Amino acid sequence: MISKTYAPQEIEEKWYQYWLDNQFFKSTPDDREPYTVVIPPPNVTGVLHMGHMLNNTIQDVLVRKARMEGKNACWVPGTDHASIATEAKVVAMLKERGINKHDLTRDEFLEYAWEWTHKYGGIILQQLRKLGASCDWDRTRFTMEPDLHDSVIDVFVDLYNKGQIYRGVRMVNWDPQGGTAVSDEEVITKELQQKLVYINYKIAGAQGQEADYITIATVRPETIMADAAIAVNPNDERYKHLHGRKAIIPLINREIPIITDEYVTMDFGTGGLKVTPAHDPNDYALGITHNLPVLDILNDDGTLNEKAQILVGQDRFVARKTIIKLLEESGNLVKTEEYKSNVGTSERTGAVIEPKLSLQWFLKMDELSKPAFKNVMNDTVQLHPAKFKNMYRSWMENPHDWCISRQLWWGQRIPAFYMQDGTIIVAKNKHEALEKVQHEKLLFAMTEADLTQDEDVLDTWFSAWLWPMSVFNGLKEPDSGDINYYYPTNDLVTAPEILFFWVARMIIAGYEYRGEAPFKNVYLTGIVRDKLGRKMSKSLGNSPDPLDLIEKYGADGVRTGMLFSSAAGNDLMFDEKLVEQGRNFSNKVWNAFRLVKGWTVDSSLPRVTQNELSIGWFDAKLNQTLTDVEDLFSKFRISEALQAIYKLIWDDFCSQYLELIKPAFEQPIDQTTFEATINFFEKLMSLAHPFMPFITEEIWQDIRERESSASICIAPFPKPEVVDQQILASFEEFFEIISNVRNVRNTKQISPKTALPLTIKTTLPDRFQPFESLIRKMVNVSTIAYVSDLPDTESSASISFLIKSDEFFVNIAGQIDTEQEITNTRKDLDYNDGFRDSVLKKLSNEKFVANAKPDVIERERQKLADAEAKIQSLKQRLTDLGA
RNA sequence: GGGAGUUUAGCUCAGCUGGUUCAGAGCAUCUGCCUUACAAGCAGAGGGUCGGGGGUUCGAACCCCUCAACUCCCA
Repeated sequence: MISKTYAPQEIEEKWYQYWLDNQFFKSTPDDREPYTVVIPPPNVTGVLHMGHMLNNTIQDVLVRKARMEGKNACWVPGTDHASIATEAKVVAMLKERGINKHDLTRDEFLEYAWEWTHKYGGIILQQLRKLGASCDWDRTRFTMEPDLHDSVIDVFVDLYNKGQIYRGVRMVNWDPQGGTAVSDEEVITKELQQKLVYINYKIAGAQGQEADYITIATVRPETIMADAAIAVNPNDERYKHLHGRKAIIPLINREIPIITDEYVTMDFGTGGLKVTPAHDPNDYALGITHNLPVLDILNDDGTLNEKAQILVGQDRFVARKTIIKLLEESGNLVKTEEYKSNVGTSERTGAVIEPKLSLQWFLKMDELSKPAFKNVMNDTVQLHPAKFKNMYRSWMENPHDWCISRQLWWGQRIPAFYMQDGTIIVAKNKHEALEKVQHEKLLFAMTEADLTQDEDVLDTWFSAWLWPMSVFNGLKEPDSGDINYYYPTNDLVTAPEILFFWVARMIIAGYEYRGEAPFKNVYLTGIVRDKLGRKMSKSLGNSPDPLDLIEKYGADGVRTGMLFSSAAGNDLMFDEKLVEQGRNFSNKVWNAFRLVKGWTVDSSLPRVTQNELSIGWFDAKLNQTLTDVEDLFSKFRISEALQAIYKLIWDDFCSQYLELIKPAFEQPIDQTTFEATINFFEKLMSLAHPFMPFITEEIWQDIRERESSASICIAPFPKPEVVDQQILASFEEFFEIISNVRNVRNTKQISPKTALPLTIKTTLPDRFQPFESLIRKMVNVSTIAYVSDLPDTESSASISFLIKSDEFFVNIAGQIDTEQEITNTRKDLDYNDGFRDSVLKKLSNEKFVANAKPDVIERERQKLADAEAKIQSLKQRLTDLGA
């Protein structure tokens, strides 16, 4: 006995293990066409969230389809070492054990980091299996494993030797909590309520009558000790008398010049701007223009250093409060105002970003990025949806140099070695650095002990940008079989948020090292949000646990549910209702299977003509959908492809086809119909398999005898054949009859058990005769009669409906409300009159006839003819009803 | 301040180059059904002057202008 509802839990684990045991996901180069996808490596710190679910479901759909199409499908999984996030986790873990990071040596710390990685790093990949992901797990890579690590180092050395990497002072986004620089992309701007503080600076050497002070407004009073000047707009009348004078910083009494610059906004604050080059990017730029000194008063952890002279050791935010008090006491504080402004915070630690001057490593982007820019704009690499090309352009037209150093330990340590005099030697390792020194500088007395390696590691993206090459060892062995076979990969599925700092950079690296983009298509998914449109996040607690969802609704249900409403590039408003719909779909498929499975075949039964008609129709419908699905896939409209399949299975196959051919209760079915139905079912399962891998495998295995180690995973994906348009049109008309008769029954509240007589007024009874038994089966009619003219009495005892120019009468004698019928018919007539008139107006418009395409005009003529026939029938109907 | 995107049924979204039966789907709602595959279901129904205004066109949800609201990116 097959269960009445589909129970995914029992089935999913069994088939996933079966797939693994039979190595269906394993790929090695052969003479087939490759289809390659590299996973966007999730952070080792990550656990599966809804975004991963969506992203990986789409990848799996693409990969499974390609595999069924006979391509050598290879989906490479792996994880990313995520230096900042992981280091933060490890530091936290150490803290719990009572260990302070700074008490450890670098090597000791790294041991803990590896311990953490080995313990938690693989979790997310295990979770992907529950989703059904058909990755080649033997190829699992990690950005810190030796081969990938070495590739990163090699690339650094190579780019340095090519003159693309330099070391320079830059204003960077400093995360005082993480103790590292973060990229612009990792800074989240937040609007914060702040205090705008008005401070009086005494004018040096002020004479009797003139104002003794200049007032400036700032949100960062704690940085006044780092001021290098006060700037005013040269056109500002209020301050013209101060040009060339000097002001005195309160509390520390240091003199600074008053300078003029058009940059200063006259109507913001007081029009006076304190210039602090070390602690603000705009001020830094001003400082360069005006040749101002740079005075950095902050330590890396955000506390004030001795250069501040006062408040040394205090945290910047504590100092901000303290200094307001001090200024008040000294009489320099004018007032404070509430003020909202945007403040950058670190994506990883949440700390307020401190603009900071520091010595960092940079990669020049102008030359390197050119091919990547051009080849996206000319569609060599296609973005789906294409609207993201705009965003890509705005970023790539003027790329900033990439700050690639991070002040962390977890990651690839920068292979730069300093001699005692500060000379930089870049080499793969200390040994090679020493050789280089000895050979190039002829300093043969040098030893490794005389070289110190740079303390910093490389930005995680500096390893991620090599991912499509490094997973195939494409940088270490550029001529190996793997990289030559799999590269360039086909499709990349990722989020638009990382279009710039990952996707663009992979394309850059691809052109630099392989002369070719790393993929042909980039499918950009949306962000998964909750019902209220908020991004799902752990802190909000608004994200369901994907594994719970899988447990509750089945992996197939979750997969289809997520895809129902997720057009490419659009955010997905997640609602558990979607997943429920997916679960219901699984159940529908399951029950169709139960029905078919329950039939007994009687091979002695003759072929049934009416069934052959239905088979012909469904065959046409199937082929039409296959054509549509191919087209949708080619445009990466994955969600629409799923919807087309959903409708084909639910509406066309279950609601129509199965009802049409279903034998009466406990009656056997003939061989021909059974065979055709099993064939259809098999094709439908193959068609749905990329979306719902588990249930389709279960049914596919059971619907026919299978050889051991056969699988739907490697069964052929159905290909569209010629569509019989004629039969589709006839059935459309047939379904319209069915639906109209049912509607009559419904509106008149007539029991389905009451058989109703149907009369068809038509000049072509032949069109309907073949469908008679099908009509009877679908709507319980007692008789079907054809007339060329219907007696008034019978007409007035019937409800009628029109399909094209044929009129159908359902006799429900005794239950007819003549008045109501007349009102309805009049309404119908009025509408058709109006419709005819509008069509007539169009056709009598010379410009329309002259400009519109012939087929458009032909359609209008047809509409006119249909409307006129309808009007004729409706008028007759009114007469019959005695109106 | 600069740029981009969005605005279509109660909700979430389709609607690809302007032209089929006068705008589609799913969910939700309403009506009637436990009809022996499925109530996680079946059969039906209602619901939108396509954000507002203007324009181009024989014809606009779709093209142009303008206004508004929301979202995102950059400064």
